[in-house]
Amino acid sequence: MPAKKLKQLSEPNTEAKIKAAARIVFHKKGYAATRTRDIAEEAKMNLALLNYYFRSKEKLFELVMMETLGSFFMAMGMVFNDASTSLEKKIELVAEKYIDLITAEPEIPLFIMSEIRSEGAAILEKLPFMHMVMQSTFVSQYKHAVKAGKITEPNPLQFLMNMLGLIVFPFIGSPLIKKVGKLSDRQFDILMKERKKLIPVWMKAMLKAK
Amino acid sequence: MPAKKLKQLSEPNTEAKIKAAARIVFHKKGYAATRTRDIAEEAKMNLALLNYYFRSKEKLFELVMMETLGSFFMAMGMVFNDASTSLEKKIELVAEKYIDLITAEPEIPLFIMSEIRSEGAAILEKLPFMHMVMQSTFVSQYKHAVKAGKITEPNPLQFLMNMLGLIVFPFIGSPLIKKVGKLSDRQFDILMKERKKLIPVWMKAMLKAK
DNA sequence: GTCTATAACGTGATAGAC
DNA sequence: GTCTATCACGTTATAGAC
Repeated sequence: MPAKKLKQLSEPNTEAKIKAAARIVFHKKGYAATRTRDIAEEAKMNLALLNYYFRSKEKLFELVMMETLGSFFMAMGMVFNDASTSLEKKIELVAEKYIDLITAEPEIPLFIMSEIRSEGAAILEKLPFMHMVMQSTFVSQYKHAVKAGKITEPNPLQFLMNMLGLIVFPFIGSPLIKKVGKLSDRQFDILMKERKKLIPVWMKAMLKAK
Repeated sequence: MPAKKLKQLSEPNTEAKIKAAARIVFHKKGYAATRTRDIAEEAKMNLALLNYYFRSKEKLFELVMMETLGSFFMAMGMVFNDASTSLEKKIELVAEKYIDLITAEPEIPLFIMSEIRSEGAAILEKLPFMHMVMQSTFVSQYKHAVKAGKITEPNPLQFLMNMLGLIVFPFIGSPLIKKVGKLSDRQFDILMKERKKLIPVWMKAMLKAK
């Protein structure tokens, strides 16, 4: 039924509209600060429909949370486990991919970190990616390079923190950065775009630092 | 009256106890998720005393928020505006000072970022430090080094984001890092301690990267 | 200053008409 | 499926006794 499919694309059904609205509001305000009324308003829907489709605020939140976590870490998992790319290429790919991803939805990193703090790290158990990072081809490539003397810092965790810090922190601290640098949203995005090329350069310099 | 002062030091008065408890709970859970009952319980005080001393949850929060922001950014302001230290020395001092500061109260960075998101960046207006970063001796030293060809990246904001990312992000993402690396709290702290020496090395390598 | 009791309000959720 | 009206509950804040 192509007619029905077309209709879904142009006019999402009620359930999808509410979920999309919930995603926006939860990402922006976090679980505790969002009111179910905020979500209904954002979706331009009646409040009762939220419970009709999703039973409760909590159930709706868990759904959004899992989708957000899944898409966010899946992207990294794909890059990290690709045996056909070099370590240096992986750095480029992660920087490029994540800065694009987060620029599209800048609230995601702070949302994830805040909610993990509130709910406890137990949610992370459900993500297959978490358990396999240290067994990824990325880490074995890293260790190999350490043995070959191409990298000074032996601990891949330090490397991981550095890369994520360089990529993710500017978004988490964006209000601060914008204020200090007197940047418009657009100017900020330009800086981030520049970082897509700069971060790999910086990371490679760090690898050989001593 | 040394007797009275001694008593204050060993047994803080009710007001101070409540404020200290509020600091702990607000830092851990954020404004929206903390209940005034949580604070009273943490302080082992009657709930009504909170309103007696601080009028409202919001007033108490603003007090905590301002103290936290003030102490956090003041430390950076001191280092950044010291004309007697070199750029490289400033990097060392900031890394050392902030990793110690945040290790003592690891919730602070995420607390600050989360609450700025909720309340809007307007709070930052009240902080003198925010307005003068770009006029600090740190930035003029940076620009000077760029002109002298010692630094490849001309924008001090990129440098600032990098330094803060390397220092602050691991704490914001600590549940993630601990999970991925299967680290205990103690092991995590050791990694952070290592970073006090490593970050200046990495930053210096980045400065010359191209 | 500190307590108990309670008021006033906001929020999540549901019943029941349409 | 969608709406209005309303309930049930938790939370902030205060009144008033001690």
